[in-house]
Amino acid sequence: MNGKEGIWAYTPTKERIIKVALKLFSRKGFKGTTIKDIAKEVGITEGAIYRHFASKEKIIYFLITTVSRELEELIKEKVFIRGSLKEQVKSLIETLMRYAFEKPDSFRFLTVYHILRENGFEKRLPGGLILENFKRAYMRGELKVSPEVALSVAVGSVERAFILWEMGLVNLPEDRFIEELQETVVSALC
Amino acid sequence: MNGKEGIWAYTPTKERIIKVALKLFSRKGFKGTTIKDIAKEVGITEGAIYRHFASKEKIIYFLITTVSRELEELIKEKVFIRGSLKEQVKSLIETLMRYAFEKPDSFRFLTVYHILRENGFEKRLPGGLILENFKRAYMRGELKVSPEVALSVAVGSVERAFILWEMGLVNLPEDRFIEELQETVVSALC
Amino acid sequence: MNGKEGIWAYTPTKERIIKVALKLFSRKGFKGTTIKDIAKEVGITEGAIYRHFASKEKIIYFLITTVSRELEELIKEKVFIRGSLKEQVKSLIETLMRYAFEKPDSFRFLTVYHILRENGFEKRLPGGLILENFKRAYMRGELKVSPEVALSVAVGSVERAFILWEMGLVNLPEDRFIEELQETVVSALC
Amino acid sequence: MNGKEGIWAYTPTKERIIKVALKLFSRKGFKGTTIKDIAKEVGITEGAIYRHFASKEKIIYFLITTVSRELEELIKEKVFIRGSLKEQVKSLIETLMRYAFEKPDSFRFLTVYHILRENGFEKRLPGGLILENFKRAYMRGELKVSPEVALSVAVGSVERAFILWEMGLVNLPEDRFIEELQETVVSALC
DNA sequence: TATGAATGAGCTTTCATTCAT
DNA sequence: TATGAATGAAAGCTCATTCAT
Repeated sequence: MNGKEGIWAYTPTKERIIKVALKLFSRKGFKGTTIKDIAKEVGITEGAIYRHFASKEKIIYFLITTVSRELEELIKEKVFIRGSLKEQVKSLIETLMRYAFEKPDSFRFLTVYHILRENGFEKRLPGGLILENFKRAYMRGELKVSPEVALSVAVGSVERAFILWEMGLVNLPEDRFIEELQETVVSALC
Repeated sequence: MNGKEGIWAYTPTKERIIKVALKLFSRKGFKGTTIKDIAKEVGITEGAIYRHFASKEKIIYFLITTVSRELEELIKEKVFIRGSLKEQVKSLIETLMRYAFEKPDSFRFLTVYHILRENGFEKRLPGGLILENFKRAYMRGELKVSPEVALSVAVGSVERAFILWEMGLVNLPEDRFIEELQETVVSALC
Repeated sequence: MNGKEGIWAYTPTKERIIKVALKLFSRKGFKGTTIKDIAKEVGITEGAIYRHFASKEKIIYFLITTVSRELEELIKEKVFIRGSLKEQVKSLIETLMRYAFEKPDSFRFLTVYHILRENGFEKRLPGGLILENFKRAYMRGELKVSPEVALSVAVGSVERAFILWEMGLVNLPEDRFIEELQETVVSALC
Repeated sequence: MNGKEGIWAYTPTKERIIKVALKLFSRKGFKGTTIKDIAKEVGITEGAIYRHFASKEKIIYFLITTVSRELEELIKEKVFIRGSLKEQVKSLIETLMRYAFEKPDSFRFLTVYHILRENGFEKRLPGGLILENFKRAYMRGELKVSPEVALSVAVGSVERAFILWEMGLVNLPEDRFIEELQETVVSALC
């Protein structure tokens, strides 16, 4: 084994570029982040970036693909596996919130959909998957509201909650914040 | 009097610049929009922009101030005037949604908080006002959940709802969509 | 009249860019000439170039089109109008040589077909026209040799003659050089 | 002895670099060809090139020296050895044309004098040798035209003939094309 | 008010070259 | 000999801004 397998086969430098780009793109946007910014924070020169990515666009494409897939897998694995809708919604809120707290750059990157919009990736957000699931639950009569409203409430609440948290406007402990959000959304949808 | 006083003393051209800038900034971001883009869509040359605004930054400052104040006034006028929390929340959802449908560029501009963040305006979003109101309701025992969660659910849901709508993913008529969202959020918070 | 008509409607600056680009491209090639080189010799900054041409490629496209058309027109007007093949060949040599001496940058630009080749314009050289003419003369039995050989001798001789001249290797007066070349080529082909 | 002596001591890899460089330089020019282009076509990495040549310039210097010497030797050996001018000219055309067909990259490289000019090698073309020879023939009264015109016709015709051939514009068989060119040039000069 | 040419700084990208392995 | 990551300078191009008209 040489430490290079599958999608994780990039070198430490490439990995660092990815992490820094994720952070900067999610905070300053695609146009607002320069290759120089990334290079400086990675500790290499601008030219060196191009040994790992053919263009700035390729970096964001890679990030969009990788990060949205990561969250999708997480949702499939943790949320859709549950039996009742109630448990699914509870798990969805928890999964999204935990993801946001653990990987704030990734979550912010996906949330700040402006970045994605700039690059024509709107529909790749995991939103599509969740919407489909809500539609099925709606057919089965388990969902109190229409799928579109359910998605808006479930996902929108988490997104705003994370922004408030990042702004330092939340006076509750992390776990309590998540719990309350879970209960609130569950009570609204199920 | 010639119809031009104070800050509202802009000429039709200035007005057109503002409208176009709002549209473009809200869609392509601050850095993603060039003075040339704006000038072209307004139908003037780049230099002419500078007859009306001293710099690109001044344009976005003007927009942030104007648009956020407009929504604030609307909320004060339509929402905070209501008696019960239930009616306030119902009115908040309706007001935000109607605003979003009537002035999508303005709403998108405020929502895509990335743009604001780029320009250090995070805290000027009307969120602050609503949060204060929720805090008071919480003190009075009218709010079932903590103010932070309430704000997240109320505002986040509307933001996501608008995005879904813009993406063409909503299969309900406008009024029905708003009504359902109202009921859902009210049932969750009050 | 405002000094702007037809294809010559470019500003003095644009005209200067064209002249300088022609000179530099013909001497140092397309890749060997930088926008900075051109800008410096024109006496403006690099950015200013782009107000007149959208890209470096657009400059060479313009030159290829303009210069090759110019020579084509000249040939149509001075050469093809003649009656006998003998007179046509005499006129061809004279026209090409005079053009080369009067507009060395243009002639060199067309001759150094490497530049054209780099840009996929091989077939736009006036060679095509002349070849067609030789083919018709060959059919009529006026041409002693095959059209391909005739073209090679006629055009190739002039091209080489010009290079020798530019290298300072020719010890004849201009007119005598042209005359001798005329006689030689005519005697070979007719 | 190991088969590696003097300037010819290059390994197979070095030989491949030379061949590829000759091909690419002759087609895309010196500036238009990158070390990466060469490396890729040779099948090695960019760094490896520098094991064989100290710089990009050294490669083209080597090529100019080697290729022009090769053609010079050929001309000395095949052309100047002949008795009469007529036979010399016939042989010159044949030698150049055969060389062009057998080693098109080499001939194109020498012909596209633009490349040489970029590198200050103008006068090293075998043209000098041939011109000297024509001058002597002129003194002896064997040459009908001045040496400069003779060189222009003899060499220019071959150069143009090769270009036409490469463009696929020649409808004669190779041998017939050469023969006709020989006869035409001989009849013009002798 | 408006134009449009120009500036100058900064951007993305390229590329010859170096160097540790 | 060869690799491949990295450098650093320079390339083409963009863009906010200025200014003469």
